[in-house]
Amino acid sequence: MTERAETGADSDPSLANEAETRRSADSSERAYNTIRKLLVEFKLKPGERINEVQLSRSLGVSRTPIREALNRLASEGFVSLTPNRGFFVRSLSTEGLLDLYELRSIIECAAFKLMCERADDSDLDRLRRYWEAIVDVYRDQPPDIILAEDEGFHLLIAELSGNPELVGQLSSINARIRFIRRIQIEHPSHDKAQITSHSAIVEAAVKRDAENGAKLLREHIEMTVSATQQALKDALLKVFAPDNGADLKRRRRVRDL
Amino acid sequence: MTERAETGADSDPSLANEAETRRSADSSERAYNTIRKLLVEFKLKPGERINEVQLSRSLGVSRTPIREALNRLASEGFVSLTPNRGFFVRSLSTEGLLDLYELRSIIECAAFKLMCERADDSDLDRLRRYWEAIVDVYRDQPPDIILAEDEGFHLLIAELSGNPELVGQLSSINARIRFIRRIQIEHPSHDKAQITSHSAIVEAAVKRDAENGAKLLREHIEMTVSATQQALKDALLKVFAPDNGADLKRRRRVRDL
DNA sequence: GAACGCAATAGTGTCGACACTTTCTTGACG
DNA sequence: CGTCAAGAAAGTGTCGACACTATTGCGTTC
Repeated sequence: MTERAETGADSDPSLANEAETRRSADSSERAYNTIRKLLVEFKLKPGERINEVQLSRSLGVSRTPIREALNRLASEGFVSLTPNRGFFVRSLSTEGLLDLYELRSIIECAAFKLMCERADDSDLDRLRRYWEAIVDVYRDQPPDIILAEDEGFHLLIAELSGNPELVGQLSSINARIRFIRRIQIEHPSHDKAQITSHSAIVEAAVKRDAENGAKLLREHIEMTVSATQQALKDALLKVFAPDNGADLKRRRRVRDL
Repeated sequence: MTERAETGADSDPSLANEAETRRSADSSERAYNTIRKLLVEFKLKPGERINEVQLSRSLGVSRTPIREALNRLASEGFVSLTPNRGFFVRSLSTEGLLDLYELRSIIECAAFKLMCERADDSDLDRLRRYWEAIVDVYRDQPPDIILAEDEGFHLLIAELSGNPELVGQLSSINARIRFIRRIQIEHPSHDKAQITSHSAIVEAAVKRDAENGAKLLREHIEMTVSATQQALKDALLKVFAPDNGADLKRRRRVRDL
């Protein structure tokens, strides 16, 4: 979990994270970003074993920063580590996905309620303005932008809860489901329901209607889950299809997704 | 976040964590446990800069496993990393403590509700039996045992929610506030209110009274916060007292706690 | 032809070394 | 007497190498 001193080069939507910790754009940090990108974009496939030497070669750095990055990613749940066998891309099962979304729902609803209690009017107005500033062009943006703006909206609610731990948790969750959300946004099933949801949530916020707002949020999140599940299936098919009948090992990996 | 292949040697209460990831008792893992222990026991003082070379010497390993451990601890919020300056013990302010307890309350209440919905009767009975098995001797145990049993109780609720993410989150939170809780347990203000709380929570659980149980939990957690704050102040005083007037640097550190 | 074991290979875990950055010390200067 | 600067010391970030473990491939035996 790290705030990035943006390099400008790789432009996936940044996320404000775990306050005090800062890193510069050194090898370790670059490795972290690059590997996470590979994971998010399915370049490293779920269940796959990660070869440190290979990675270090392709990134042009030694194994040390690679391992540091992988350790961080392990702490954040992207990969898992088996002693003497190495790091593996963690396969996010449909079940695991539901668990993550459930957690997200819990955090966000709580954040919303706290925001209603604690935020002053100018804060709530900030939320309203944030949304109004992007709502008009929201649908026409490229996926990455939509995603960043959507995450920004939800993160702002977390910030206005006044509890930085909630922001950190939500950031971490966002990072882990980002690749799924990205897929979902590009999927035909993605429609503008999200937009009306957000508008309703903002409305509840300015009225400080905690209960209703939390309910809307919960529904908003639950709504995306089923759509996302379908999108996920399609995406996995797409990822594993090209070299499908090739070997049995790969087949086996598909199964445990 | 890691499940430990218990070495038996250092016996602080283990915590079941982030499922898939496993580590053996290699240097890196030992370093992680040892350093976390140092942090938890205030041997490494808040705000202090961590000297990797010194640590590596005292643990008898090279800096590599030390750095891996510190990176993990950074992801978990124990320490922070400033580029080219190193790792620092993260100072847990009173405010930060409240935030963490608030998060814990959110997670636990949600877990309780989910447990009421999803757990079958034998699960709930397991919770009841867990508590009944320890309630009689609860108060007479040494602090570490009390702490472990208490964490176990709350973790079991999280497990019975059926969402492993909640277990992971709670484990992580527990780890971060453990040293505080330990202090609180040893503090004179610690009384048996906890025991009656737990009993009432179990009662609500077997009745599947989600609302009431969540309320009890919330109160249970809030109750400990104020007591803990006092205990924290005393502890910090104790920690920084010995070499208090020594230099100004250290004084400055006390201030930002 | 299949199962087993052994050798060869690939890969992780840890180490010591070195380059570069930050911090401390010392001494000159105003 | 305090301020600043240059050099020395300490410390981090990264590297390549090596030891040890897991995996793969091959040959042997039944």
